[in-house]
Amino acid sequence: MNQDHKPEGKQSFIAAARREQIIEAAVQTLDDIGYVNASLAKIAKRAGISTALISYHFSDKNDLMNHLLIKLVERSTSYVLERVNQGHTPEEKLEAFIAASLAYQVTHPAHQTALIEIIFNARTPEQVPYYKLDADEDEEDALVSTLQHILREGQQQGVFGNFHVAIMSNVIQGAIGEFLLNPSTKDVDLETYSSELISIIQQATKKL
Amino acid sequence: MNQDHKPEGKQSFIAAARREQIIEAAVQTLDDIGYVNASLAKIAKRAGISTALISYHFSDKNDLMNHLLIKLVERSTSYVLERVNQGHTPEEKLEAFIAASLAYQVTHPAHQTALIEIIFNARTPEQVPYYKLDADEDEEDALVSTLQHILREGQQQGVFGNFHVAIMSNVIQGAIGEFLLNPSTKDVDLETYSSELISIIQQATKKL
DNA sequence: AAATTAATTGATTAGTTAATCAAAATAATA
DNA sequence: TATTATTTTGATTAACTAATCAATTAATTT
Repeated sequence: MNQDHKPEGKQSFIAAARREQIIEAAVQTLDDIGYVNASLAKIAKRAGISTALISYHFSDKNDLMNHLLIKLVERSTSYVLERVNQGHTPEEKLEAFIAASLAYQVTHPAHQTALIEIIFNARTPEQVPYYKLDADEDEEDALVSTLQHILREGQQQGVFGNFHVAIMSNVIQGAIGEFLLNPSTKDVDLETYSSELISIIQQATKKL
Repeated sequence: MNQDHKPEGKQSFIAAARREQIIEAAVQTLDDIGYVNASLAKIAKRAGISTALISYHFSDKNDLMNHLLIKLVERSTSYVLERVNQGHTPEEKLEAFIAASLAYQVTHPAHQTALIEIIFNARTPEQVPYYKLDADEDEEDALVSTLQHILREGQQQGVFGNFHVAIMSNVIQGAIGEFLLNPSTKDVDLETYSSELISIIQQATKKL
């Protein structure tokens, strides 16, 4: 899996900046024309550099997309976790999780689109699409495990009911993900969606 | 939008069969290697015909994908609606909707994968991705409107609470969609997921 | 059976793709 | 400054891409 032939540890300042620039251009290109049309030539043109320079800094297109994916996941994860950590009770944390996840989507639409484009298009060398990929044991999704931890904590403290944690987690994540995807809520603004979704989840998680 | 240069009304038996065969080969190809790699040549090879024959029966690749998409949506829709219509009360219909939607995914994984591949890859001539596309007023999603109708009916009969219908609909659809996508529930079997999700949604929709 | 229409193919086209490489430019180091 | 290492480019390559078209085969109609 991790066979980068460009060691990142001791990369020069200029190389780091260039890589950053290429990644940023790739994000914009993905948001603009989608993964299918996002060729190295298009990305290079947007960055104002030659295509060969991308090949110099990234081993191949997949390598570029992987770095891009990691960066985007890191950003949204830290955004959400920062806000979750402000809460003290499971209820507060759960509310913060939902509100922050939705807010990030609205404030960073290009990132979110680029993320979707990669997840639903990129494939491993063995042709397994990313969206079918299990999170590896070691590098599992921080957001998922955080959410599940909140839910379990609430159950142990007796404030949440006796639901199936992984499935409740899916319900919450699904509802968050559907916000920008499902057109049936495209005329519902963020504040309404956020507060109504929180109400629904509060009732669903409540101990009877 | 609807400018097919191959009128479907009076197509011969042989043409209909060939089109059907091409669509089926396309479904398998999408499931197998994904939209990005699913060239006309690959689809033709799987069908055992020449690429030119695809062009003869479909105006272009997009036309093929659109027919494919329509067929897949029709199948899953009729599968779910048949089972929903067995129910008499809003509670029964809602339960049937969830159970049938999940069951279809499990019994028709290749169709579901092909559907995902198209929705997240195909684009209109104006480069708008399908997943960002609003359902047209006339041809809106039958499943979405059915689900919302069930929810509204339950509210009017006083068996459901006072939630936001469009958002509750999103919650339900999101949880259904996450089932095959989210790896955190990959070791939860259909029966468990189905019954647990139904429990969660029953509590969420319940009138307090 | 002859004539006409429909279906199918193989070859070809013009365009794009990711990736490579020698050469040139720039920066860092001695 | 001279030398060496890094960064960047332009040109090139071989593999694919969707789509077209004249020629061929198969089916249908007269």
